[in-house]
Amino acid sequence: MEKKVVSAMEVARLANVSQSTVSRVFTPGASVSEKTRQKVLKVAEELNYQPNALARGLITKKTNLVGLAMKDIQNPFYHEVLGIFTKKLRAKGYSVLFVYTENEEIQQEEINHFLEYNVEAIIVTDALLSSNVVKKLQNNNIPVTLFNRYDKNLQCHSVSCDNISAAKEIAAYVYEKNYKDIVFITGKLNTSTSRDRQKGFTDFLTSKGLNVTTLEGDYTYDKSFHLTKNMIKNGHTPEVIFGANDITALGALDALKEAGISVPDETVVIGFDDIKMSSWPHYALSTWVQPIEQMVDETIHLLALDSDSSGPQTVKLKGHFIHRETTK
Amino acid sequence: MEKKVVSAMEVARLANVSQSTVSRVFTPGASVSEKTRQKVLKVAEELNYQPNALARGLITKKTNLVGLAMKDIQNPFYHEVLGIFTKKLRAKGYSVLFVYTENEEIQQEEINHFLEYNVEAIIVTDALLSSNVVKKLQNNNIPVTLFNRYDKNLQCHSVSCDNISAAKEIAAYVYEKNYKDIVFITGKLNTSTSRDRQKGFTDFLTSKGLNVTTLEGDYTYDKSFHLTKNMIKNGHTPEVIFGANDITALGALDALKEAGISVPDETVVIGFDDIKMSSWPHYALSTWVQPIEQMVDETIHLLALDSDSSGPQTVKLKGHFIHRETTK
DNA sequence: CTGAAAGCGCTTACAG
DNA sequence: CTGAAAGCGCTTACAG
Repeated sequence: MEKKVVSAMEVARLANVSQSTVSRVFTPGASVSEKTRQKVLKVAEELNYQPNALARGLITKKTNLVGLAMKDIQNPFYHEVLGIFTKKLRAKGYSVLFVYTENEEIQQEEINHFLEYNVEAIIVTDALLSSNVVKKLQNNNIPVTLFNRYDKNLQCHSVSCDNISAAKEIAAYVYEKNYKDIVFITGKLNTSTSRDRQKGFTDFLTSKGLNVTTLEGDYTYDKSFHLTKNMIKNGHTPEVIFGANDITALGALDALKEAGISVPDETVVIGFDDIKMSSWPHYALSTWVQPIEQMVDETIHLLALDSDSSGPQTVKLKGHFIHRETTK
Repeated sequence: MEKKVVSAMEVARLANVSQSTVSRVFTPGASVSEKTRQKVLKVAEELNYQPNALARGLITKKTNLVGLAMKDIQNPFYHEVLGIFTKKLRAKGYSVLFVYTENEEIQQEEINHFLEYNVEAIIVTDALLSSNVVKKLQNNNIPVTLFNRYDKNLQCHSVSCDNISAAKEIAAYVYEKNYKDIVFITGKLNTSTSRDRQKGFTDFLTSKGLNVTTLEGDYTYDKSFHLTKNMIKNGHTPEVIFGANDITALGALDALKEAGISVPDETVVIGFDDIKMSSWPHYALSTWVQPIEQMVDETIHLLALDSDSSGPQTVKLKGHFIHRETTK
């Protein structure tokens, strides 16, 4: 059983036109008479003809392929992101070449597939990139956008929530409510998201003369759960726990509940992301809503814009606080 | 800024060999003297040369591309599946072209991208395929595997857990514990997974003279939550709730807890999938563990085997019951 | 072991 | 509006 792929040549033969004409019918904007077009389309339909994207990409240098690399398969936030990206990219005629990495830093060899297929752009949502890799991509003139993080040392675009000001706004709420015993649970320390949320939150509160106890988490539920459990066992039940992301806040929330502490009466809990689960009745987590759709739009926009090569751009979007049942 | 892609020709020039030789160096198994190989590799390295997968695919008809189509972005189970697939496929030299669909049934146009890029195989994890689409794929000789579902009317491979026997085993446990008031919450009715789990569970229990109350869910947390909540409100608190998947069971579990019903003392809750969240301390859900890794391995195996075209195969794997804290 | 040449399935000037 | 021809970057018989 050979793979029988119909080529434009065969369509041309049956439609009594040249192969060039068939090609034109499938090239938006090319000039073909309506009559010819219909004739070709009819034959193509019968033969189930489909232009070969590889051949097309080879000659046009436009592959309509975008590489998407993602790390944290655990955090539901990124699944939503993936879904939205593929949907919106497809709407623009792009297909996504997906890479999932377990490494903290995306490796050269993982990016190689992207290069081999001449992807037109690369989106990195949750992993780190070494500057070597970025440099290589730049040599190949492939625009890279970091999604939901940034790295000053890297020459690439970046789209994220304005984590500092968001965290400040959350801090302002905490301050206004007159809470004194405040805990922040970090995410992975090497992520800009965790650092910025910590900074925005702590700086504001410190400037008001308040002290923030920081616990080092790692963006997992388990870590946060145990951190909180231990804290309570050691006799410390804070008035506020702000988690660097929702998963973190959820871990804290469950630890609190397990210890019989009433939320939000004794302790208020706040997250960041607004993943689907946070709106589940059991959790009803108050959190910062990241404007995912907008972030995705911006990313795609940036990637297309690259032609005017105005240098790496950093876009920060706002989002908003949503109060559910873990705050008052 | 032009995209400067180094071609084998340039490498050949600098290495003083023919372009064919450069090609051979990058073709596993081709005969090149070690000396030549080194020389070429050195130049290639300097120039950052990378064979163009499009050109290669065009001529060899081997694209090393696999299409993966997925629907339910909500169920964490499929994210794990996605992660494992990309990892294992990559290990075999394949890249994955990802499509996320919101349609109940995958549409022709969504599959078209797969065809245009000549993917070597297609994996469908959570969506339906019309027989038209499958037929078209068969015409193009592209093997399709349904992951975690099957469809008798479709001529394609399928890999899933043996849902019937798994559900039977769960039923046997329920029977053995002497529970009488038993509820099953379905998933989407048009999925084989939900139907089979229902069948295995109900048939066994019925054969023992027991009655199973069936509630129609849709594989979402919300639906299951409200279904359970209403049931309780209407005065019915069963001894057992078996959800067609974990998300379903989790929704029921939270509704139970919210109503102050003690789990597992008053009601036992069982799920199916063993998603990460089910092991979270708050839930500690007893559930059926799907052997994901094995299922993925089988799928990849099937896809490669297709050459011997022994017709569509249906593989069913076992998995096992894990008792956590929602059963006794 | 190596090179010259044909060809994969397209697009796109170039003529007409 | 349409066709003949060149060429994208590879692989692979075919000779030597």
